[in-house]
Amino acid sequence: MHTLSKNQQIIFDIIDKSPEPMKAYSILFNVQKKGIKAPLQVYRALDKLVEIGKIHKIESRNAFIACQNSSCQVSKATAFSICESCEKVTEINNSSLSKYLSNFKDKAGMKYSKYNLEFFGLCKKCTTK
Amino acid sequence: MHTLSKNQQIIFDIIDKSPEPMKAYSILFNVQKKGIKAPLQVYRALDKLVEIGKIHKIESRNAFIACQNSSCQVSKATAFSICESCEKVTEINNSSLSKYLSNFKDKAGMKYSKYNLEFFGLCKKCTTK
DNA sequence: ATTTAAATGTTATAATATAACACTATGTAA
DNA sequence: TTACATAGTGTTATATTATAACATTTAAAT
Repeated sequence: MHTLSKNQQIIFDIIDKSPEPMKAYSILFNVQKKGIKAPLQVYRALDKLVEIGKIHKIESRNAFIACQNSSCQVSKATAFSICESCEKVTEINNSSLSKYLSNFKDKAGMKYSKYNLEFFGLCKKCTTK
Repeated sequence: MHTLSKNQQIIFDIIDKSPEPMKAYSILFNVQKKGIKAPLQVYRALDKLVEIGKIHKIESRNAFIACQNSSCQVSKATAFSICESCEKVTEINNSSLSKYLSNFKDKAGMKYSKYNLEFFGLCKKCTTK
């Protein structure tokens, strides 16, 4: 198991507490009182946290959320649902989906070591509005 | 069917001819001799081309490729394979995959109108190196 | 012909991300 | 416990990606 460094812990905590994905400069703004002053300090921690699977990047939003899947040590198979109205993002944890995708082979026989899937739609709340 | 405007056509052509995904500022550099001078002119064309499905954005790379699926008018179900060594990107056109994903419902019953999937691995060439 | 929507041109600026370099802390193995 | 390697930090500067705002032009649809 990984012990987080000081900056990594600070930045993980703020992402973990956030109800929505956080952007790098919003994180920066929020941790300046803790002595983290420069973008690079944030990006370095983000890179590491992504690498070890504690957080994931929502690519379509350039934003980061804490991993919701406690058993997920390394980030190599991720799926998210994104509401295009309220921007709520949820990590999808569905074994049928992950099995299907992990075993997927394309026609060229290429086997994949990693994937990221982002679904878009309207969440329940936004559908009934 | 859509008729592309002058800028849209110029920018689509250069992406379509490219063997690899193109980044916005690389596109800009390449079309400056055609009179397109500003980033915004490029981004506006890109937005429209994505909207009508002529090109797709590779989110993890901030780059754009022409749609390889001639029947695809609107961009709402996309899947790509990305080689992490040579950065070759291929659009995946697999009806089993697209059926599976188009019908996927999460536990909350949310039905999705759109998805984007990016697989990462090593292409055949890079595997044998 | 007139109106409306879409596209263009332009300047400025916002937002996202990395390069380079000097230094510090931590873990590991002799 | 010292030395060595690896990972993390701090800092300044800069690169890359993307949008705001506004004036004008073109195309399409009555």
